[in-house]
Amino acid sequence: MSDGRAAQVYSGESLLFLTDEQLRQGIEAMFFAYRGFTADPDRILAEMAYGRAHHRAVHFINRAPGTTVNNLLAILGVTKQSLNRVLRALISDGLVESRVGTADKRERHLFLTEKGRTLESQLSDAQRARMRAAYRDAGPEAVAGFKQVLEAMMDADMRRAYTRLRDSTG
Amino acid sequence: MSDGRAAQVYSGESLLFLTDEQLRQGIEAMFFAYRGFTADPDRILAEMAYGRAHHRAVHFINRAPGTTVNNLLAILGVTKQSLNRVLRALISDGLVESRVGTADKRERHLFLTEKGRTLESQLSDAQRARMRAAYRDAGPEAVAGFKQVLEAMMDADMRRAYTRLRDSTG
DNA sequence: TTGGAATGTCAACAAGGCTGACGTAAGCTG
DNA sequence: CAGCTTACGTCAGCCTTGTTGACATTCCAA
Repeated sequence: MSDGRAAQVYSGESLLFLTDEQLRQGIEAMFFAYRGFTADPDRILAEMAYGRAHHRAVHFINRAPGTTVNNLLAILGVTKQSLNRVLRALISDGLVESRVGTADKRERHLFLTEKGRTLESQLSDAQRARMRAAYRDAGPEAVAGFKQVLEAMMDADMRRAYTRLRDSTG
Repeated sequence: MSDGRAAQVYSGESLLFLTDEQLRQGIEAMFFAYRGFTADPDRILAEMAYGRAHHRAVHFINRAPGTTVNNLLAILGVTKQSLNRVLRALISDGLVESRVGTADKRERHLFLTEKGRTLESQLSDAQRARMRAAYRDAGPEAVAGFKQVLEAMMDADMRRAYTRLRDSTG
C-alpha cells in the first residue's frame, strides 16, 4: 500500500513530495484547517439553535435557488430523512420556502426567503473573511495549488457537483 | 464585510483571486474535498464499529506516543468526557495502553498496542492512498500552495499544534 | 391502469459532541 | 502540614446529525 518510501528511491525528478511523511503533513493540515474553516459560522449558528447541517442547506439553496430536494440530497450526501428534519425547521422558521414544481408537481423547489438570505450572508461573510485572510497571506499561486489539490481529492461525483456549480456562476 | 468586490477595483496587481466568487469556490472545494478526505477511513471504521473520533485518537497517539490525555484533548479540541468515551473503548479493546506517569503520577501516557498500530496503519494507508493520488495529479508546486493556504486557515493555537507536530518529525 | 419515482413522515437508534457535578489522587505552595 | 490546583475518570443527561425501516401520497410514463 504505502509506496511513499519507494517513491523516494527512484526519484529522478524529486518525488520527495510524495513521501509518507509529506502526506501525513497534508492529512493533519486538512484536519486542523477544517476546524478553522467551520469555526466562525459555528459560533454564529450556536447563538440561534442551528447547526452545521442548517448552514450547508442554506448555502446550497442560496447557490442554486429553486433546486429540488433530491438534488440537494445528492450534493449534501445525506439521507432524505436527515435533510428533511433540517428543511422542516428552516421552513417553519421562515428561512426557506418550498414551492411545488410546475412541470413535475412531485418535486419541491427550494428558495431562501429574505430572512434566509440574511442568515446566509451573515454566515458566508464570516466564512469568507477567514478564507480571504488565508488567500491573501498565501498569494494567488498558492491558492491555485490549493484548489487543484482539493479538486483532486474529491470523489468523482462530488467533483462533478463541484465543477458544475463552479462553472454555472464562477 | 465583503470587500471582495472592492478588491477587484483597485487591482493594480490582479487581486481577482480575492473575489467573493473565488472565495466561495474555495469554500465549496473545502466542503467537497473533506468528504473525500474522510471517505476511505470511514468505510474501514464502519466495519468495526468505530467512528471518526476513534480514528483521530489513534492517529495522534501514533504520532506522539506517550502523549498525555490533556495534550490529546487540546489537539483534538473536544471535552475530556467526549475523549474519555472513545479512549475507554480503545483501551478495553486492547488498541491503546494507558500508563501512569513516572514524573507526574496524575498523568496518563497513551500508547498504541501492536493491535492499535495495525488499525492505525490500515486507516492511514487508505487515507494516504487518496492523498498521494491527489498530490501526484496536482504536482509539487500545487501541493506547496495547498499546505500554505491550509496553514493560513487555521486558528492560531491549531497552527501551533500543527507546526509543532510537523517539525518534530517531518 | 399500473409500476415506479419523488417526496414526506413516523419511529427508533447510534455516534459523538456538549454541560454539570462529583470523586480521587497527586503535585504545588504558602 | 494544610489547602488549593491539576489531571483524570465517571455518571447523568441533553443536543445535533447521521442512520434504517416502514409506510402514505402524489403523479409521471409506459
